[in-house]
Amino acid sequence: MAGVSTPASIEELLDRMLDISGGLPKRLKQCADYVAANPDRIAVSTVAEMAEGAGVKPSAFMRFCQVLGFSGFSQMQRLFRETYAQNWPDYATRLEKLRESGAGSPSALLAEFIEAGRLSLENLAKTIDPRTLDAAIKTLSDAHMVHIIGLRRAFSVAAYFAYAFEKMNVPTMLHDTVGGLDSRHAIRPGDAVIAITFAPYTRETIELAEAARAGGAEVVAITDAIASPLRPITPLLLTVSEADFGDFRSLSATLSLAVALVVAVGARARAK
Amino acid sequence: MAGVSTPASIEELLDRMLDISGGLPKRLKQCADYVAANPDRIAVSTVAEMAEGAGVKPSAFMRFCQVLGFSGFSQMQRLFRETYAQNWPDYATRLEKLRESGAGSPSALLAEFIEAGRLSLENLAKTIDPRTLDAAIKTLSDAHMVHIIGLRRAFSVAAYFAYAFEKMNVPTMLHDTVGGLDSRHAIRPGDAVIAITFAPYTRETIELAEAARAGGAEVVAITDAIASPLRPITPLLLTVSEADFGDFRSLSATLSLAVALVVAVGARARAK
DNA sequence: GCTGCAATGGAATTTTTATTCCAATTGCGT
DNA sequence: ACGCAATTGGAATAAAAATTCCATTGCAGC
Repeated sequence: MAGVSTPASIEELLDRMLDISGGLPKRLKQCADYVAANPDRIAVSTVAEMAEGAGVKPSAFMRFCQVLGFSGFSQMQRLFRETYAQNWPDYATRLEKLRESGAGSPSALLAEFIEAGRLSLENLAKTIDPRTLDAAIKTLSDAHMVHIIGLRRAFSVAAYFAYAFEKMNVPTMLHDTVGGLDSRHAIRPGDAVIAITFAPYTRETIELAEAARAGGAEVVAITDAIASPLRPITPLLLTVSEADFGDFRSLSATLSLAVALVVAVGARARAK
Repeated sequence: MAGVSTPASIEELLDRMLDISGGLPKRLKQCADYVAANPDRIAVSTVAEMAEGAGVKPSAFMRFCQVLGFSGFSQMQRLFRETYAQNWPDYATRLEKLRESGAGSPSALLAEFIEAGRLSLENLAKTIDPRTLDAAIKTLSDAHMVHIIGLRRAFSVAAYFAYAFEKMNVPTMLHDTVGGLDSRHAIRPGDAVIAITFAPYTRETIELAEAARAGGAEVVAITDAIASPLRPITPLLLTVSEADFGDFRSLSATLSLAVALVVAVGARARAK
């Protein structure tokens, strides 16, 4: 039987489909067309569902998978599921290994962090919701002033926001804890707040966001998990999941999001 | 049993998770955390896989689904399969889609910055000189104290250094210009300075680096061009060229370099 | 119009996966 | 330390899904 090798990637699979789709019997052609049109369904459907979608019987769809070089539907589905699920490497394990091998060379370490950044960026592209992004930008550019709060790890993101907004002439205030001063009363109705925090969430950031909301200001949240404590506070929730490496998290995706926000807001504000 | 209604959307589900996650037994809490961190996996995994990911037995995960208001795992999975069906082509396709959403639209802008970040990371991997990196790490981990100076755009990198070194218990001082105070006399022989600046170079950063060098401290420079004004000051020159989009430059590569430096220095310092 | 071969549909079978149930264990209040 | 209730792990059961097999259908060449 399997004179043909099983495709190792979705691209390979599509190539093979193109190759053979000319000389395919009617039902199998239907399968090919349906798969080509709805590749995203494969990962989450059963053979029965795929077959029905293609207008054929399950056994026909089954044969189609085999013609493609798979042992059956399950094997083909596995390929799609693996591609679909973000495959973060298991960094806990990797870091462990790196430590074992004599702390590893710094270049190897750097390579890992570069990889982590790359994955985070890819993931951002896949998960960002354009509508929320649009809404956040509208809110920020309509605000009289943009307040920024982000502490600890998120402080560097907050600092970048402050720098970049400043450069785009958007009125901005960076909230920090220098001198133990409480600056939350500077937030007024009609203003907007960008609150940035990642697990373990910083209490001060959340409190400031809550206070701002209560005082009639809009809040745009940048956070990591869907279960972030900022979620109850605002619908404008931009989630960025960064690959972390041990205790250290990449900030690549977060900063890319930041700069995109700033430029979009700056452009809109200027147009008015 | 089902005193609670079954969630009709992922938002509803997450709300409920938030509600109850406080008073949840250990294993069910593990499930909640795992689901919150990898919501995308649910659609394409079996209970057994999810349970393993959460570090619990399948029956525990099962109970978790029921606590959430579902009849079982299958019903919960159906919710995720339906809503995630539209998302998720691969990275390249997705990025293309974001770009197509109209030149100047926020999504398109974000796509450009993501791409810029990726290019920067790739470039960093190719151009970094392992020997300079090694030498920089050695210098920093031998220092009594690490001073950090970076202003304007580089300030967010400096802030990140300060945060991360602090977390690794490396004695650190972040130099800023708050209050117009001059803190350069805090730098003593045997200390090291990380100076970060990009074109157009910030005068204060360069002056501080010069002063430090004159006073007998080592300087590690993070900068963008070979012709950087920091070059005459120190041989420990880590150059990072970031891709830019418009006037805005990514910081992805610089931050990846920063975290790699910190972890390597932290590991070495601890080993002593 | 018959023959033989490829294609098809449907039913039977096997495998995988979800779900339930119960016994063992843990942790808590007394 | 004891008993009780809640929690947990594991095995048994039920359900669903994949896969195979075979009888039937359609179709090309003779």
